[in-house]
Amino acid sequence: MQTLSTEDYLKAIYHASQSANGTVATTSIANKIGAKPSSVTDMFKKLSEQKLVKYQKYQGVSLTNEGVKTALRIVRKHRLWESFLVSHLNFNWDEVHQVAEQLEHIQSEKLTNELERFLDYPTHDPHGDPIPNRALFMKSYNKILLTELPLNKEGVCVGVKDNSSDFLRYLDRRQIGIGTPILILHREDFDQSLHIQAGNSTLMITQKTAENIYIKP
Amino acid sequence: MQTLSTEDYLKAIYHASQSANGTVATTSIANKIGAKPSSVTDMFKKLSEQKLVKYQKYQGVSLTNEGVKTALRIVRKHRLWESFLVSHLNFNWDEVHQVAEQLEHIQSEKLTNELERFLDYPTHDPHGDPIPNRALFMKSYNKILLTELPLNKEGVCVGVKDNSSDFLRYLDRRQIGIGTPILILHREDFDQSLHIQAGNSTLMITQKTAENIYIKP
DNA sequence: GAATATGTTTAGTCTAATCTAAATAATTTT
DNA sequence: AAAATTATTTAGATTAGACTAAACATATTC
Repeated sequence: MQTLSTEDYLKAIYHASQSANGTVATTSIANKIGAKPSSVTDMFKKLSEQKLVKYQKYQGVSLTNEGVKTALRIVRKHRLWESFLVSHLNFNWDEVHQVAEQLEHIQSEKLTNELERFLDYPTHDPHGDPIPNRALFMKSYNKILLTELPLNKEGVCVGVKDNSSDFLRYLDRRQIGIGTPILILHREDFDQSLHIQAGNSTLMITQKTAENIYIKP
Repeated sequence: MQTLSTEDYLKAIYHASQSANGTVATTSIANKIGAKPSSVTDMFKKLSEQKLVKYQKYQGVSLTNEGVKTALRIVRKHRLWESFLVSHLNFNWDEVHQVAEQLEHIQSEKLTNELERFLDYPTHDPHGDPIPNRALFMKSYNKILLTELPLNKEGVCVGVKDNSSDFLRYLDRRQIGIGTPILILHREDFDQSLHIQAGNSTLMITQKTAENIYIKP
C-alpha cells in the first residue's frame, strides 16, 4: 500500500520519464512536486527499497515494471475522474486537474472499474490524453504538433501539451477544443506565427500556442 | 483547512454526540477511531485550539457551531457519495461505506454541489440516513424502531441502525430493504422474536434484528 | 586539467499524529 | 468515606515526510 506522497512521486517520475529517456534527475522531480531536492533523495531511497524505482546515487531514478504499473494505475484513475467531471458534473477542462489530483488516490478497484463502465470505456480524457484500460494498456494515436502540420493540410485538434488553466481558457476563448478541425492558411516567416482556420473562423496564433496543440493529420 | 485526521475526529464526535447528550468522552472516541485515549486527548486539545470543540479536562468534548458545520459538511459528502455509488456504480448498500470514508475527504465545493445536482438532490442515502443540503440542513422523518411498531399496523422500512456489512447482507437475504412494507403478525412473549410480513413474504426475526430496523408507521 | 558552477546527498532538525508507561482524576464499590 | 476500579491526562518516544545547511560529486568553463 502506497502513501499519498509516494503515489505523487511515482506519478511525477512516470511523467518526467516520458519526455526524458527513462531516467529522471532529482531536481526535475523536486520542481514538479514542489519539494526540496534533499526530500526527493529521501523518497528515492524509500521507493528504491520498495522496488518501485531503480536508484543509483547521483544518477537519478528510473521506474521498475512494478513502479510503472503503480504509476499507470494512478494515471488511469486521474483521467477517468477528469472525464467524469467534464461529462457529468459540468466541469470545464481547465477546472478538473486539481480535483482529480485528489480523486486519483482513492483506493477501490471496483470504484475505478465501475466508473470506467459508467463512462462507457473512454479512451481519452478531456485534454486528449489516453486513458489506460483495466490491463493498464493505452493506445495513443500518432499525433503531431500544430507547428509540424503542412500548409493547407487539414488536421483535427486531439490534445494539448500545456494543461495550464491559462492556456486552456485561452483556447476556449479562441473556440479551439478537442475535435476542432484546423488548417494552416499561412505561416509568417518573420516570427513563425500562424494564420489558421479553426472550425469556421480564421484567426492568428503565435508559435508558442501552436507548439502546445496536438494534431491528428 | 482540516487534515484528514481532524476530519475523522470531528465526524466521530458528531456521531457520538447524536446518541449522547452532546458531550462525548475520550474513550468513546478512542474506540470509534481505533486510537489510544492518549492520542484522543491530544487531538481534543488541537481541535479546541481551532475552536471546533469545547474541551474541559476530564469532562470530554462537545462540538462548537463551527465544529458541527465542519462535521456536517463531511457527512454531506459521505452520504452523497454513498448514494452515487449505489445508484450509478452498481455498489450494494453494504459495500459503500469504506469507499465513502475516503471520498468524503475530497475538497471541492463545486464537486459536492454538482454531485448533488447530478443525483437530483437526494434527501436520504442508501441506508436511509438524511443528507444535509447545501445549507447543511437535513430533515429526517419521525421514525421508530421496528420493536416499537404496534401489532398489525403497517409501516415501511426507512433505515437501519446497524450499518455493518453483516447486518445489511442479512437483510438482503431476507429481502428487507429501504421501502419494504412491514407488518408485525405476532410477537413471541418468550424471547421477543417477531413474526412479520415483509413485502409479500412472511418470516421470523429476532429482537436484535428488529431493534436495528427503522420504520415509518 | 584546474577552477568554477551546478546538482545531489548527508546530517541533523521539525511537525503532525501516533504510541507506551506513569501519574492523576473521577467514579464505583465496599 | 476509604479503597478499589476505571477513565483521562501527561511525559517522553517513534514514524513519515518535510526542511536547512554543509559536504560531496558531477558537469562546465576557461
